[in-house]
Amino acid sequence: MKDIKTKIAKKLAGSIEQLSWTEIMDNLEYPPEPHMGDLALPCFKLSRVMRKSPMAIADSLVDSLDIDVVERCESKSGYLNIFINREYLVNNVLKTIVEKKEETGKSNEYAGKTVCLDYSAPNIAKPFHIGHLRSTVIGHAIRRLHEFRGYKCVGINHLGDWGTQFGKLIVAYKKWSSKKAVEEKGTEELVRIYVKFHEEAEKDPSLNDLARQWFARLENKDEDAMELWKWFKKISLIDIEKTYKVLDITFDSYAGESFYYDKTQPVVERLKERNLLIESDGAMIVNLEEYNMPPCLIVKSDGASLYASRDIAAAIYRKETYDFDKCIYVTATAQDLHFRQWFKVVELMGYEWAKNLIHVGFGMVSMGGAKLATREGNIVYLDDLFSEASKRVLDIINEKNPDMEDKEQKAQDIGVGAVVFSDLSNNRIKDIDFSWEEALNFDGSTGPYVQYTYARACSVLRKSELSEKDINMKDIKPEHMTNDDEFTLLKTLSLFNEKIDQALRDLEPSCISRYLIDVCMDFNKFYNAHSILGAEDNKKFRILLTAAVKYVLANGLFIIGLKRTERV
RNA sequence: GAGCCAGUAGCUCAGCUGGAUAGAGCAACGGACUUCUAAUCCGUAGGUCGGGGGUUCGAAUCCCUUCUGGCUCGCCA
Repeated sequence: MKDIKTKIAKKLAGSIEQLSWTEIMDNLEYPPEPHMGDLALPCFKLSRVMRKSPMAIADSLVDSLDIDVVERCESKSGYLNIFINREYLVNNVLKTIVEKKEETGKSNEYAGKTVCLDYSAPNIAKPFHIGHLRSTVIGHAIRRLHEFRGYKCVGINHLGDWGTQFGKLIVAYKKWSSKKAVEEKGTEELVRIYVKFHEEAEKDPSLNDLARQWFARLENKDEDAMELWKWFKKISLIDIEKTYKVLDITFDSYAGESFYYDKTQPVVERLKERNLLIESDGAMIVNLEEYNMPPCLIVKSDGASLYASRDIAAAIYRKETYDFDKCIYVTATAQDLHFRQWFKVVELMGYEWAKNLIHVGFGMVSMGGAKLATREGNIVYLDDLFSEASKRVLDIINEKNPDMEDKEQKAQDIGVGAVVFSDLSNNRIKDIDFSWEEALNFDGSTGPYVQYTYARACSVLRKSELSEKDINMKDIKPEHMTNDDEFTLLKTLSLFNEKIDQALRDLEPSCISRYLIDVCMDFNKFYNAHSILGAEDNKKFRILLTAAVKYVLANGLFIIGLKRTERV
């Protein structure tokens, strides 16, 4: 639809001297009702500059669009309503999708640009829970969106692999665990002894001192401590990788907190050089009063680095290593102030690229109105959620299609898809109150609905004796589009590129999720009302239309990280 | 106390760079499987867009104010 808008805007610019074609393009909108046309130009704003009534302007423009993309125009109470030429839609939109196939929706607009994306960042030695899922799937979808516009993407998993918890873990391991137990049970055993440590420390606070000592040894690169830390990390990563495999998510770098904790000295030096660092209660801070923010803490009173200084060090490292054009951080909105603070500090340090640091926030996940908290047991582990969802899907498969091949894998693809989709279907800023009932609902606007529709389209194409490859576009005639269901579907398909642009502009994956629902609704309506393989004169057209649906859904599913289910 | 974010149908939400009669899904009710996958489709019902002002030809959308909820505010990340 983008090129259609462009053509219309350029043509209209010839009749409207006061506005450039891009301004006209921005004013073009989609009318609420089909009888109002396919595109519309409201003429109210023009009224002032042209010193004519909106009605008169619309009237005067009615005959100006004598171009191939436009069928006809109507002037209706101040709007210029434009009806798209259906022949053009068939010969261009349909043709483009069918020809681009797997490339549908992709462009090289930003080829040569690099974006770093910091997302997921789980804590080592702790299991993934539903609160960690959002950063992971939102970040991944935003990465795909950039890839679809030609960006080189660097996915960075800033692991939480450093901190006093490792001192605790070492103490706990030495007291209550064994090499054998950890190797056999993995993260589960690490969690068990970590929880036990907290229980015991309640009774015996000296355990905390011991833990601090061990962490200090770790920071001093003590051999024993380092070896255990590396081992815990390795064990833990094995489980984390399993989750990423299920989600089909990969990273280009796992450089996390442990990588940066001792790289903050140059940051401190540079801040000192610029006289930005002041001492306050023994700590070193950057005053941000001038920018209406509380001070940013750079060095603790004991001389250790902090979150902010490590983030700054990491940003500088990434700029030097990847020379990014943008660096995106996907974390909860609760960290908003923190990011605004250290982005400002980077700017004050004189790095002009500070303006390319972007925080993408998302709402928090709660359950039953309460925060997720391991200690209170108010927690849902991702593994449990995935396996429960997969089990429910398997029940449905056994009921409807018991002979399906490879049904455990399919059930997992769809169960996990349901969870991921529901996380991506609302605007990311919204808080989520998790409920099992909602997460395991497979009706309506859900992942399974999209995957089912995709499988349905694939199934039709599979059963057709005419392959889409055997159909020549020259055999497709505009009169083959015989009803509004086909027309509406084709118009919706034509919006894919605009939706990707919009999702990328707003860094908002839900834009794609909702669009996929639109495509599915239009296709299912069409499918239910008209026979595709049983069609007479326009069978070829309907097969190509179905193929186009398949390509758009396939790439849409890919962007939001759902498996493409050819059969369900 | 200050700052940021949110408030739209019973529930979950879309629409927010101002545009035509505010849209979906879930739940409820009534229909459609001898027919390409009924995890689908069609229909019915459901609204003082938190309240109040203002700007405008036009406000769910922008501004002010107020209420409610969430998050954040120096040595966690």
